[in-house]
Amino acid sequence: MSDSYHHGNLRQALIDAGIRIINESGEDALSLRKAALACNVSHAAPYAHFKDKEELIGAMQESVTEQFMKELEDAVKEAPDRENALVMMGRRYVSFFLKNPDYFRFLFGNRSISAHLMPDADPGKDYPPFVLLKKTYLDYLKENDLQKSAKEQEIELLKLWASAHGLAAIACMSGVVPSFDWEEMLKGDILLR
Amino acid sequence: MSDSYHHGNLRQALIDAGIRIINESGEDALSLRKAALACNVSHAAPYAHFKDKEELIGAMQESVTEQFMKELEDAVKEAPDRENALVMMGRRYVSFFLKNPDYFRFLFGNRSISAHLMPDADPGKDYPPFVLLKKTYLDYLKENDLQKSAKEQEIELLKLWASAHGLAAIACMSGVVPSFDWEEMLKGDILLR
DNA sequence: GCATATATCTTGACAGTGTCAAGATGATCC
DNA sequence: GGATCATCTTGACACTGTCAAGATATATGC
Repeated sequence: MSDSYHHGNLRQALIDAGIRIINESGEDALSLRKAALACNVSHAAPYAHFKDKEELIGAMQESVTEQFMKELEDAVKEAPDRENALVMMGRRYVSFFLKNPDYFRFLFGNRSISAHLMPDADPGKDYPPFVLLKKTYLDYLKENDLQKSAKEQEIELLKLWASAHGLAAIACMSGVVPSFDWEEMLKGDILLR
Repeated sequence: MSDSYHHGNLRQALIDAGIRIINESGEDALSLRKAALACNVSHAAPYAHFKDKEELIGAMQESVTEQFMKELEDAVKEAPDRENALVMMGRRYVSFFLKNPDYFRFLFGNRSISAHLMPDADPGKDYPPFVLLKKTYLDYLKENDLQKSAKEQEIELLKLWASAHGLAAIACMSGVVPSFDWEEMLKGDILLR
């Protein structure tokens, strides 16, 4: 039923509308009421699906993160070996946010991300992109018969992650982007020490 | 005149009040009206000094950035040579935001920062911390008689900056902080490749 | 010293926001 | 077919950023 009393899949529609609003008018323009209006639904309808504005934002972040994860998984799949996989993951990490600069602030400029998606005390709830990086890194060690202490592994993982994340941050947040050929730079040795 | 009609230095008082609010209750709790109330002034008084809420936030960011810069300058001063200066700058970069996690999101999670403080097309208006990093790096090259092409320099600078910024981001935004001894880690070789 | 101009602050209003309570509507299950 | 429950609407509230009009203090010119 397209215009019946019940919407059918309002929850997902609100998530999609919210993401569309952010892409079109930036995050400041996002409001529950506008998202509801975009779904042809009254201003309080979202409260049947989200207890909070923050909870909607959290769901939107999960959706964008899934998109992000697909790119990283593609990078791993396309790589001939695990060492190349690590480099290509870094490139995709940066280029994904280069293609969608608004997503960077949306994912990492909000408080709610830490509760939902960032590494936590609970290891089962780790940030998915980091879990994939860790798995790929461990495969890389195995593939090349490299022995590292737990501490060394921890440090190298952090370095990989931090360099990709830091570059993405600089690329997205600074005005340096236009005067800078990031794509070419990513082909060089800027990633992976 | 302490409680006369005119405040005396409302502009600075609003900046200080705003920063205090962020430290005590987070950025979401910041509003022009609360900042005005904290200064014993009516809700529209700020408009005599800032055209916008964004303009107040910009001024607050400048103030916090000055604080940040002092730490980086101290790191450079205390270092015995320029190579150590680079390492210590990185450590201070991370530990400053580790001490004030709310500042990280406030400085880099907002749109306005790019207009005011981030590297720009105009080279004279570069982000002050990056200018200091660049100067220290060039001094380091000179001190050690190292010749690098402009492109190599650009890449190495970006790597230095990105690793420090990325680590700070991870430290501030993830729940990993409590289970992680950042201070000890920063003493290791995690910075400077 | 005084009138005028200017900067600063107050009051009052407006639309937009997140959120809640009460009730209407439709689907589901026995 | 009637009761239960999830979903949606309507109406209200306090809070927000912002503007216009007016009040007040300071500065300026004579």
